Amino acid sequence: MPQAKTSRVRIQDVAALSGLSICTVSRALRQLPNVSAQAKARVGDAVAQLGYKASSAASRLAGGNTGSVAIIAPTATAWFFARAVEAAEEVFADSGYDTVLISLRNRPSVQQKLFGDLAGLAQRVDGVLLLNIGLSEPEMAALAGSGLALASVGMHGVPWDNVGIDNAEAARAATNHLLALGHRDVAILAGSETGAPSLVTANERRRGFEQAMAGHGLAVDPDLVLDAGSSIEGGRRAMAELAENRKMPSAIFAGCDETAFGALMAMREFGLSAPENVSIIGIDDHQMSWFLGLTTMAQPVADQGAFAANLLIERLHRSGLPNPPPASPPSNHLLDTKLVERTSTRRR
Amino acid sequence: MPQAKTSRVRIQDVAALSGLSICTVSRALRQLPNVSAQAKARVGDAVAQLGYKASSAASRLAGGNTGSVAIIAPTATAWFFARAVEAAEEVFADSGYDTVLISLRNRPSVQQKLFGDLAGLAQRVDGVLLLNIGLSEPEMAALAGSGLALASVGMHGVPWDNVGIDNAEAARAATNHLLALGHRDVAILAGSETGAPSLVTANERRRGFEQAMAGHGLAVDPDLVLDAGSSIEGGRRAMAELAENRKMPSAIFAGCDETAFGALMAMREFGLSAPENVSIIGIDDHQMSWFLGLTTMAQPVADQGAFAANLLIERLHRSGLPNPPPASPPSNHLLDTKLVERTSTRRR
DNA sequence: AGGTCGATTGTAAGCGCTTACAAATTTGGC
DNA sequence: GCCAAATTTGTAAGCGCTTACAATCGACCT
Repeated sequence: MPQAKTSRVRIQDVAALSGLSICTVSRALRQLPNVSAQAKARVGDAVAQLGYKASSAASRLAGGNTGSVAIIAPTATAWFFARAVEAAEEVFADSGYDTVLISLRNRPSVQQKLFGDLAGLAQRVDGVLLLNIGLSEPEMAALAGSGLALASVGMHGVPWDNVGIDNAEAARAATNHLLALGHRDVAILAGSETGAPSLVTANERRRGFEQAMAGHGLAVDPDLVLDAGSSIEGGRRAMAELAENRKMPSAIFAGCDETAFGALMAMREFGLSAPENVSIIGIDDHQMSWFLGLTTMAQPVADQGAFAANLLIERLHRSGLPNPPPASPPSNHLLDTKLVERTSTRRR
Repeated sequence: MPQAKTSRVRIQDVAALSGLSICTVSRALRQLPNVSAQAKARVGDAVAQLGYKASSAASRLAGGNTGSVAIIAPTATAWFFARAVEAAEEVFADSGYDTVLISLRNRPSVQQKLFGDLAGLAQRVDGVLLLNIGLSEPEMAALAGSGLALASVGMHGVPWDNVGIDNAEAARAATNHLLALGHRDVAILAGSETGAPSLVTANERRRGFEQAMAGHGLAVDPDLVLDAGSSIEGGRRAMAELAENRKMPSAIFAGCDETAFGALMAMREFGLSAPENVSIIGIDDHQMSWFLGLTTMAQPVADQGAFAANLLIERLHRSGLPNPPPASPPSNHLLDTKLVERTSTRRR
C-alpha cells in the first residue's frame, strides 16, 4: 500500500532510495532514451515502494506536460455528447490524464471567450478533444497553431485527427430503407446548414437523402423538406407544419432520433401514429429509441468518443518525445452505421 | 486586446509596468490585505494592459490554488448527472475554475482507485463536488481529512455542504396523488438500499411511500413491492414480474422516471397501457417524461448542481484567505419538488 | 524632536520538476 | 591495449509563483 499522508514523496526521495540522481530518475520516469535497463528497474522499484507520483504542477511548470486534456462540447446534456464524453473520459483516465470538461452551452459568447484565450487553455492542458464544434476559419487556424494536441469527433476538413460517421451514407441508407418499403412521398425533417466550415453534418445528411431519392428516379417535393434543427422541439414543430399547412407524406426521414421523437409527439397530437399513418426513421439509435420503437440508423457514439480519445493520446505520446518525429498527417476515420429496424417503419 | 503569442506575460512584467515588486503584485492579485488602494489600482491597470493571467501550475506549485475543481459522478451519461454536471460546470467556469470530470462509471474499482490516492487528487484540484456518491465510512473520513473543499448533491449525513431534495416528502406527495385519485392497490417499483451510509435516496423514497399509505390507513401489500433499481431495464423487469407472477395494482409509484419508462415499456408488451389499465407516477421529470405523458414529481436538477457548485466556490474562497476563519458547519439544503400532472395518472 | 507601532512594500528562498551541459563510464576500432 | 566516439549519469539553473521575514514609511505619542 502506498503511504499517503506524511508530506509528499518527491522525486528526490526516489533518487535517494534508488541511489541515482534526480535527473536520471526523471528521465527513467518519462521513458526517455539513454537510461540503462538497470537504472530503469531501480527507479521502478523505488517508485513502487514509495508510491511516488510526480506533481503535475511542478512538472508542468518545468516545461513538461500538464497531465490533463480538455473535452470541448457544444453542451454536456445532450444524449450524444454525454455518451461521447464519458467514453473519452474513460480512455483519458486509463491513460492517466485528467479530463477537463468545457461545455460551450450552445452559446457563441462562451466559445468566443474560450478562443480568445487559447494560450491560457494551452497552459492548462496538453490536448483538446473537440466534439462537433462549429469552427470559423480563424478559430481553426488558432487551434492548429496553439501547440495543443488535437482530435475531434464529427468534424470535417480539419487539420487534425477526426472520427465520425459517413453522414451522407447513413442518410442514404435510411432513405433507401423507406424507399425499399415502397414509400415514394418521403419527407425530410433535418437540420440546416450551420455555416461553420468544420461542421456540415446536417448538410451531408440532406445530401444523402437527395442522392437516395435521385437514385430511385424520384424528385424531392419542396413541400416535404422541412428544417427541424436537431432537437425534439424542432421535430415537433416541423411535423405540425407538415400536418397543418403542407401535406402528409407516406414516410419521414428524420435527421436524428430526437427530431423523430418530436415528430412522433406531434403526430399523437394530430391523432396520427407511426407506422399506421406514416413510417418514420431517424439516425442515432438514441437510448429511448428502442423504447419508442423507432427504426433508425444506429451510430456508435461511445466508440467515436473512445476512438478519438485514443488518437489524441497517441499524438500526446508522440509529441512528448524529445525529438518529436515529423507529425503524421491528420487522419479521418469513418465508423459504420447500421440499420436498426423497429416498429416505426412498415411496407407501404 | 490582450496580446497572446510572444512567450508568456509573467507576474514580473506586471510588477515592472506597475512599478511595484512582484510580491506586492501577487498580493494585490489575490485580494490579500495590506495593499494600498493605489497599489491595487496600478496592478489592475497593468494586468489589463498586459492581459496577464497567472500560471496555474506555478501558482499551485508555490502553494497557491490549482484553479480547478473536480466533479465526481457515478456516471456521466445518465440524464440526472449530465444535467447536474453541466449546471455545475457553468458555475465553475464563471468563477474562473476549470472543471475536471471524474466518472466512476458505476464501477467500484474505479472508486477504490480514486480514493486510494486522494492525496494525488488533492494535488490537482482545490475542491470536489460529489454527485450522489455512495461512500463508505473510511472514504468519507478520508475525504473530510483531505484538505479539499467539499460539497455534494443528493447525499446524506455528510460532514460538508449538501444539496438535495426531500426524498421522503417527494415520495409521499407522489403516493398521495395516486391515493387522492382513488387508487388503493398501489405498487411501488423502487430501488433498494445500497448500504453506503451517504446514499439513502432509494430508502427514503420507500419510506415516504409507506408513510403515505399509512396516512390513509392502507396496508402495503408485499406482493406489490418490487425492487426495480433506478434503471429503465429494472423498471421493465419489475413490471413484467408484476404482470406475470403477481397481481395488477390499480396504480404504480415508480422510484424514478426511468423506472417508470421501463414499466411503461413492459406494459405495452403485455397489452396494457397507462392510464387505461394502471396509473403510474414517477419522480424526476426526465426530459422524455412530458413526451410520454408521465405524471411525476419534478425535481430541479440543474438547480441542485448549480447550488452545490456555488456552495463549493464559497468554501473555496473562504479557505483561500490567509487566516481561514473558523469553518462554518456543513449545511444541508433541500430544494422543492413539484407535482407535474400529465396523462399517465387518472381517477380510478 | 526622538521613538514606536502599524501599515505597506521589498528581498530572497523555495515549491518539485525538467533540461541544457558537463562529467563519468563504456564501447569499439586498429 | 590506447584513444575517440557513444552511452549513461550528474550538476545546476531555472519554470512563475507564494511567502516568511526584513525593510520602509508615516503617523502618533510623549
